[in-house]
Amino acid sequence: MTPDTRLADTDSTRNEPRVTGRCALTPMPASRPLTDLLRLMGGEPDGSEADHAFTVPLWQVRAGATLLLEGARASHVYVVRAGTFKSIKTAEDGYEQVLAFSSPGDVLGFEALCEDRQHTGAVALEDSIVFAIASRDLLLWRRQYPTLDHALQLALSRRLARAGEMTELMAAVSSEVRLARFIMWWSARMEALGQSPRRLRLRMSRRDIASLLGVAHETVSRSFSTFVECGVLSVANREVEIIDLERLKACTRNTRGLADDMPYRSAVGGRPAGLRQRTRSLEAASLTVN
Amino acid sequence: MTPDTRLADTDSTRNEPRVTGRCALTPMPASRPLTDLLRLMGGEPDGSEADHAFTVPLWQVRAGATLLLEGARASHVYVVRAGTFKSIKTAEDGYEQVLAFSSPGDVLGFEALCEDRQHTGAVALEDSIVFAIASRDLLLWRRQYPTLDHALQLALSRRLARAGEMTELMAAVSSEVRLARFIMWWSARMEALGQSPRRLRLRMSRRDIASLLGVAHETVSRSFSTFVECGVLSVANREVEIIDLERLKACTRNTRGLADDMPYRSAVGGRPAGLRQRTRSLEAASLTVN
DNA sequence: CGATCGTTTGACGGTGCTCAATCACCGTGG
DNA sequence: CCACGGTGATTGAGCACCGTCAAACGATCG
Repeated sequence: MTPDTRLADTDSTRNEPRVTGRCALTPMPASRPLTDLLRLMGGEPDGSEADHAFTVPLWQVRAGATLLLEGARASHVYVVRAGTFKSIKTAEDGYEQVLAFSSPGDVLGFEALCEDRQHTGAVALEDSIVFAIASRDLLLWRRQYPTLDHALQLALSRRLARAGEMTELMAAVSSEVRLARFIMWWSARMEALGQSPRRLRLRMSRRDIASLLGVAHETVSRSFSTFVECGVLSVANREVEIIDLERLKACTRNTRGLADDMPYRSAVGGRPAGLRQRTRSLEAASLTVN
Repeated sequence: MTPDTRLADTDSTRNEPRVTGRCALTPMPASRPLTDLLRLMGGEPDGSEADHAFTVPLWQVRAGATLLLEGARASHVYVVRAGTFKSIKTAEDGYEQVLAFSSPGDVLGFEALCEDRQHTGAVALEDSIVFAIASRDLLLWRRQYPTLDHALQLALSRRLARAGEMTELMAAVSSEVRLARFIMWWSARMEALGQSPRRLRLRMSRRDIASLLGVAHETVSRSFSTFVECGVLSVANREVEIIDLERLKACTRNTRGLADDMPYRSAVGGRPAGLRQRTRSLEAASLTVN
């Protein structure tokens, strides 16, 4: 989907829903009180009267639609209310690099403020809903509603922390470790949203995951298979279930392919995470079984 | 310097408990008017009287000293005034993962606000100076000095944009491409600071670069050597000069195996990049020359 | 001047990228 | 209902990039 996302032609579409590429629908069906937005962002309700009276517009974004168009002006800042997005950057040769995935509570479009240009795009991976805040209103609203200001500060802080996590994800050298970290990362995020941390429903394609992790998509597929064979994961298309959390966690820790079996001696903390085995040995085990 | 920051690195050193912040010196010699801070962050001076009267404390951080200690409370938010920092995250096994490098104008410590815990550390790579803003004063100051508020919004927006650039850096599959992108990234940053974009003085070790890029430090060294042999770079320890900017840029574009073309003599203008060629084109070229 | 750390280079083996083929799953239209 | 592309996911084979181990060399500092 959305193989169309081409570089924008500098159009600075106003409030109107922009029709980028295919089915880019971004109408605005309704609004919700500020309180809802605050709760979504993790801010305390505060119960201020104004927060109930003031409403923020909602936009609906269909699966595959472009919320942030690369090259466009920074017209709005969004907060995801429901759904999932991928942030992308399209190279000159058309290659679409995935930079991040966003879930409810995440802020989108804020990085465009500094130069009034969307240097990264955002595409909905499923039907989604976002709060829309016009950039030119942002400073004013923040000043007028301290609760919003505080919530936004928190959200941005979280976003920066997440960026660090992304870097950590990609820093692993072994592709299996990268995937393991990604699964754990997504699991933690789902749990934070009140969903099951063990039964995951991946919203993105293998190719998107591969792009984010900086590996070939075939490798992602192979790594999934390896985890399945080892009894760590159960995978059915985009439905993933974590079977052996400890082993998955252990795999996460390996920074590079190594970090071998160290439990034998001088293990630092207490219990060395059960039967620790190196990434390779996992695969090796499954192979030597025959 | 920085003998304290032990790199577990390749060996599975069952490290000793990290001795973070040994010579962590952070005295506070002086203060500077808010105007200075605003200018540093890219905000417009505005010329407000209050901005001149109000002063922000400065801290000095010696090379190798820890500004942000992992696990500590979020006591302050800092803005780099001079010097360079690396942001790190130490794994349980002691491996020190580099997450980012920071230069003057960058905000440090903001990501700790969301949970009142420094999940990432920061170490000075050279003698540095930072503005220090107590976390508990942040909201108040922002409200009291709108220019600061706006400048901070800009700075955070920039920081998020930079995070995306980091991800882009690491997403390349070829280690040479990663290094090329890193050089270009650092060059752009130096230029933004008013320094030469061609003659670079790297503040960090090969190990730190390798950690950030997710490759072995030997590979970084080898890639540097390759670039030197190809006449793209001139390297003397940590002094790097960009000799052939176009070739370096061309190398930067290669996302993964696909899409690139940089015959070392073919015209270099913005090309439609239709030809595809292997990632190793550069090295291959240099090798087949003989 | 010696110790320590950072950097470089070599050799070797393995992981993962590339190129393909196959299968599963759709929505479409015959 | 089934044939028909189209997309995504999986798996295989081959090879070369790069991680690992090792050993010099160079730089810095006490």
